[in-house]
Amino acid sequence: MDSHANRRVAEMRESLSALGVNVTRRRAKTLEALASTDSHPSANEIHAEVRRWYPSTSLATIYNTIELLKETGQILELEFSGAANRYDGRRPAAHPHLVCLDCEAIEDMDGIGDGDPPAVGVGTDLDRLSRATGYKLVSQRTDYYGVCPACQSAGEPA
Amino acid sequence: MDSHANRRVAEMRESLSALGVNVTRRRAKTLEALASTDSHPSANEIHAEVRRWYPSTSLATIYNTIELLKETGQILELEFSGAANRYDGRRPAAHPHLVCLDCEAIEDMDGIGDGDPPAVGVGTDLDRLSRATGYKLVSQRTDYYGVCPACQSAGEPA
DNA sequence: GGCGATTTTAGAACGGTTCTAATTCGTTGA
DNA sequence: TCAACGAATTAGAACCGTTCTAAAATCGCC
Repeated sequence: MDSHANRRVAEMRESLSALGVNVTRRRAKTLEALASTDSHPSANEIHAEVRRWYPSTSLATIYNTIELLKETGQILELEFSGAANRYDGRRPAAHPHLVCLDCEAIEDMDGIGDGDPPAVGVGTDLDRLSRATGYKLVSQRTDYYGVCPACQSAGEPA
Repeated sequence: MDSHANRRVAEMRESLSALGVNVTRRRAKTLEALASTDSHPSANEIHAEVRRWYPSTSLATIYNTIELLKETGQILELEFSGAANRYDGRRPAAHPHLVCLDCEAIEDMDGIGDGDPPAVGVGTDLDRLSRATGYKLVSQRTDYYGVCPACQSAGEPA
């Protein structure tokens, strides 16, 4: 685990404790799985990872922990209707994502594109837009859909 | 139907014909239902509307027509995992939406907020970001989540 | 009107998520 | 060490929106 992952695990642990729940071993592994990858895993993928250590772990436990993390704003959930939801535990604040329509890879897009494209998620932006729209805005989502470089290469004629 | 709705129905009709499929009466009613509301209806809501005219219409027919419209880029689909997908047939190009977390209302956000917030969807932006990211980007999504003015009033203490 | 192709229907199947009831685990205090 | 209580976990059922399937109805064309 890199240092950012360690920091995130600590933050998530604290937030769970603040909720008054125990950070059990399964939950701890779930936090680690979330903090130590940039792949934006699905609940199933997290489940598979936690099972490597605690093979009897059920999928319900993963969803349970995810729910607790959502309550404390410690995880970002990217919803899809035709495919499993994906989770970002490394950067819980809203930020733009690149989604590959072929292989379903998801990566962070921040920083790319000279800062001009929507990089919202900062409180002040939501505040300003809340005033402008009359909504009490609490979160935001920006995705870009396309074909990732790897799939473009793979799709080329031989 | 306002004039924009009429124009959209004509455009959708043409795109279906270009696909080589027939614009049956059920399909025509589906297009009308999509073109004549800003409420971003779900498949179920469109189904209910079409049923007012053709009561035997099945939900599969609605999904079938939606699929055809998606193929031609004549409809915008907003995916949700915990709730039904919502559709925008009036403005098929990507544009930001406001989503009420209480009543699930969805409205267009364009124009609000002095043009600064992400109002992508224009080809050139996707082109520029494609170059910057290496992805071949084809579409985009921006949502803002919060509580709409009506729900804020309803939620206030009496 | 009849014929082949397209569309539609009803309901089953599917997949991800949530729920439920029973079991296990952890902690605390005798 | 053990009993007892609450919290966490499990396995599987339930749920719900969407997709699929096979049969029936409809459409356009001659």
